[in-house]
Amino acid sequence: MQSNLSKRVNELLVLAVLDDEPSHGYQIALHVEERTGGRFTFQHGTLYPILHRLEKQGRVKGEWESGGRRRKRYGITAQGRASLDEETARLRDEVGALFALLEESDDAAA
Amino acid sequence: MQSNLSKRVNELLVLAVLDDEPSHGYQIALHVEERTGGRFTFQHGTLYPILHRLEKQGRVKGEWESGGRRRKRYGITAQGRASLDEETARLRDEVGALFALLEESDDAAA
DNA sequence: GTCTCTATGTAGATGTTCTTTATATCGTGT
DNA sequence: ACACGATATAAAGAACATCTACATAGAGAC
Repeated sequence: MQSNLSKRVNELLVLAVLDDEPSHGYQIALHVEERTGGRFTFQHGTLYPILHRLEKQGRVKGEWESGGRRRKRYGITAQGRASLDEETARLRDEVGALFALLEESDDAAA
Repeated sequence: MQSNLSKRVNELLVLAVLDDEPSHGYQIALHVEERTGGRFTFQHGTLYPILHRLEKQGRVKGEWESGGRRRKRYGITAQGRASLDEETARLRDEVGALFALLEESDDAAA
């Protein structure tokens, strides 16, 4: 396959949560798990590299909070929001094509 | 994320094509590309290892054709068909949860 | 004969995720 | 004061899958 579906989905999950409200990395993982009923989860060793990657690409922006606990609050950028919409539409299109094939002449599926 | 979405999708694509009709590896790649409008493709260096993996798991069965060109015809097994149904249902469930999150308060998407 | 298409297979490079380890703060219980 | 669990981030190493490239070879066209 042309490229990593998992990677794209992971990035979309992060962007979608941040589109709803700015959060810390740790919170993002909790939100994703809660809102998908545990179907999608992030190991912290997976999440932080994704955040760093997205930040390098300008799709999210992180700022260290002053005082207290050492933590970084991430927010989505205009560019990130545009890529979220675009990539969501692209994924919807691909998923449609995928299930069209999977469900072709298929009446036994649950 | 718990596991490799791309891997699961790739396996489902192969199984779905073979569920429709037994085919050679080369044909599988062509079928997937045609039926998904080019949205999903297989490099042959990707496809053959997948077929070998599925065969080792008993989800497909390959047989060398006698005479002429050296090629192997793969067919789906009963076990493969069961896993196709099961995994398709699981994926449908996950995709539903994913888009529920992605489309939450989203009216700008295409 | 040579070229292209069909057809399969393997090895190495690349990239991503997962696991583990390290660091550090905060709140709570004792 | 101290231990402990939850919060919070990060980097290093292992594991795994895909992609690229190489290797091989028959069939049909020219």
